[in-house]
Amino acid sequence: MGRGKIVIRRIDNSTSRQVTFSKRRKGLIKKAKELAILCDAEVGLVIFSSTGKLYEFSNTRYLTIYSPLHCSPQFWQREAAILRQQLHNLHENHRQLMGEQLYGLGVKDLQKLENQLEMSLKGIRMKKEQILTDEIRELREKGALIHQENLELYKKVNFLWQENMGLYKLYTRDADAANANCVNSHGFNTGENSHISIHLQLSQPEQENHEAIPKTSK
Amino acid sequence: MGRGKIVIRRIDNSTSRQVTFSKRRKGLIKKAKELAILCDAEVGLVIFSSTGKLYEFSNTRYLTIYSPLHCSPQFWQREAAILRQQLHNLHENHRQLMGEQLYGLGVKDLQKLENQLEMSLKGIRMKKEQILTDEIRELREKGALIHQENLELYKKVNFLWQENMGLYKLYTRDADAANANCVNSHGFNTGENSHISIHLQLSQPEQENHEAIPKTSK
DNA sequence: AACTATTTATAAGA
DNA sequence: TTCTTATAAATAGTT
Repeated sequence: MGRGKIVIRRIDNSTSRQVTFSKRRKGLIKKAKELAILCDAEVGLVIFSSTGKLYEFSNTRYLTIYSPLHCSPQFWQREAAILRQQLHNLHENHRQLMGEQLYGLGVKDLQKLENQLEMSLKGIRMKKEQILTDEIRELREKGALIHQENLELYKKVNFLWQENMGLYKLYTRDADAANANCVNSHGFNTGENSHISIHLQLSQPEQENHEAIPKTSK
Repeated sequence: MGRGKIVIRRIDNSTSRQVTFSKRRKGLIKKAKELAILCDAEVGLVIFSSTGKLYEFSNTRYLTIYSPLHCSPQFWQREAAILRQQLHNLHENHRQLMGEQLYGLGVKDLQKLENQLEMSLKGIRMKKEQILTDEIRELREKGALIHQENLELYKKVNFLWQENMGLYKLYTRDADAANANCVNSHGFNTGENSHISIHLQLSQPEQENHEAIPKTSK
């Protein structure tokens, strides 16, 4: 009902928000009164403006007794009012920071806001970078540790392989004459041993020290 | 607002009183909601029908519960405590935005903050730019206006100069014979006329239409 | 519950 | 803030 249609969402412009508040508050209270009279109803209405100011209408005992105005020691009321005010101010400030509510700000103010935000961004980005580099460093260290571990495992594998070779030689020397055709000479390159070597290759991204591993001759 | 005007007094007919109650109650609650949203206000509304049935709307703590407990000093103490807590939280949030107090935030949170700030910056910069371009446009318009004015003044000066030339010619023709050596033939190029022409040149940055000005032969 | 002629509220502008 | 006015919204009386 007005020169143009509006959508019901918070009015950004603080001045027109106040004007609308004043108009609609009046209208609402008027209608509350009318309803109470016309329909013989009990109506209680309490309105706090966004700045914390209180307006009310009531023809029922519940609200007149229990509304903040009528109960409580003055001290706490005032206390709450002050806190509400502070909260409101901080909220406004916050909104401005978030890029809303820029109405009525001059270029200078905007420049100040911009600088402030840029400083913040810098801090946040530094922090983020720090976290990321820390994480990378940690991962590197972990990687190096695992690599070290792998090297040792390779050594062990190599050692065992050598040992097995020795044993195999001894075995073939002793048994050659008796069972020459019963043993596969590739016995150590299939089964468990080759499995381990494949596994180690997978968990070893860098291509050094591979000469320590006995290649599987497939 | 209806087929006919009504006076605000209790509706005698119980049926139409109930119908009106239902209609107007709906309207009142709708308007209460709108006020709360549009104007960022806290609104509490309680309606008892004449039969004792309760209807309410509230986006504020005050009305939803109304027991004697809430009128005690304890209520207000708690109220203040809640507000203080909210204030504290907002403060924290604000600090984070300002790039302080980034402890314990993960990369994801930081990214979010960064995005938020970047959006804000964008809004603020747009606003700033808009103000500046508006100002420039205004200045341009003003400049054009002044330029126009100057052109008209030039025309006037030219006209007067022409006229003076004519008068001078008439004068010299009549007086030549009598006082041939008493008049300086450069009389129109010193004094007031030349002063005006210099002044106009200074306030005329663009170099067009200058041929309309009689050049001072210094 | 719909409809709709009117009244009322109010958005925008001064 | 208050006034004005064009227009949107609410609603009184009716179906």
